Amino acid sequence: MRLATWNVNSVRSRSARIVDWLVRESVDVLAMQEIKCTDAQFPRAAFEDAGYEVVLHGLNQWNGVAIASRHPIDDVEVGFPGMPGFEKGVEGLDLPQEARAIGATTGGVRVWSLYVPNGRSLDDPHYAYKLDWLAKLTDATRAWAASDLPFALTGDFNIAPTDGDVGDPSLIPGLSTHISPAERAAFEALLAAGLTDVVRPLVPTGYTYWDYKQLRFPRNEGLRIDFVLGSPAFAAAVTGAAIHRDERKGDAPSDHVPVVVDLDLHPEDDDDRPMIF
DNA sequence: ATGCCTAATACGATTAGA
Repeated sequence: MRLATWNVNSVRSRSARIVDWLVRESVDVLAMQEIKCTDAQFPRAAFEDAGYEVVLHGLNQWNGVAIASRHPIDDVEVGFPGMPGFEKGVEGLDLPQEARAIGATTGGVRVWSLYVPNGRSLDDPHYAYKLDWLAKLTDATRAWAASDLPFALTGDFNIAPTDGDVGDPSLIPGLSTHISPAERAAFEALLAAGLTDVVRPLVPTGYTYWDYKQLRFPRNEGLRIDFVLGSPAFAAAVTGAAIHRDERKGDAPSDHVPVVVDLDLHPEDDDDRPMIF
């Protein structure tokens, strides 16, 4: 089973590129972020014609998350319990939730497609929202950890957890989001809820995002901010991982590239195969 | 070329991105 996450930065502007990649790479399950469209606007036919079922949550031109799968999709959940909302210029509780989280069960795993708030700047209300969103996600993850079904939080976490994940010189320590101690602590707290980054051990270096501006990709000045965080059962099934850097090349790429994980969810079946000598 | 930013919307200037 091959699972991937990809911030596609508008599914409508590059649906052909996404579906071509899915088919070429034999991806079973793709979690997408920043689809930037509503359900009615989603290019469903392009995915279905290639054999993928799609579930999504998109409210408007901002954010939006989806899961496409070659396997049946069940138990779809929009938003996680306790997920905070946000409205620019408005403070208080019970603000409208944004389209940043969708969970589903497919292909033998429980997968979440997450688009963590950007934060904008350290003194912006969006930054406090980001930290609160991550804290509530951590609370929800602790509750999910009791489940036997392998599960993974995948997506654009908008945090570069280590200095080695930062190649973009425009990010200044002490002044920039994505690298602040509070964001990194929030990411570590999420892992401490019972998850591990299943890609990093197999792909120790490399970025998943390069800004469109200022030749960031040709200069390889990127960020590693897209992750697959797996439960113990999920992590135990991982047999391979890759960051598809080449998807940043060519015509009209997303500014993020896919992060891919290969899983063997039923290793005991291997013992049942006829032995041929 | 991996090349100096891109996408959606109120179709032009604004908002957002990280």
